[in-house]
Amino acid sequence: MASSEADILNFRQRVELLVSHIPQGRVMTYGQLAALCGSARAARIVGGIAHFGDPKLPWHRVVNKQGGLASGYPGDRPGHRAVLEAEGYTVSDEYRVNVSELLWRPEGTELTQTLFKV
DNA sequence: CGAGTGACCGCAA
DNA sequence: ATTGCGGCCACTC
Repeated sequence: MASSEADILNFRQRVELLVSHIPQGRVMTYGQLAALCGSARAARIVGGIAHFGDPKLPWHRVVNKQGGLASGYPGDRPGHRAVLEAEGYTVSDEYRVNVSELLWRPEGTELTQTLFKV
């Protein structure tokens, strides 16, 4: 089988896969997700997928590199912050979380194997 | 099939 | 330190 498109997971599939595997208490940045999905500059795409992706996925655990919450989250940032606090996240008054502390890196996990398995 | 858009990121004054 | 702009690539209509 040549490198068929069916063999590789779509960008959206990878993003949703990673997001669905983000452990509680951790967060990931759009840029990192994009980079892990093959396009480091497709951070915006991740946001677009988040809007049209599966609402059951923990998109609230996905924040921008500033650690700030998304601006178009359903229910506005207050609702987003409430969800994060409900899971034990420390959200600043500026609606920002300590990315350096909570940033989750799938490196060394089976999940990365799946992404590279193609 | 084509064009527009965006839950972003990085860089330049 | 802040502000503004462009770029970039996948998704939707």
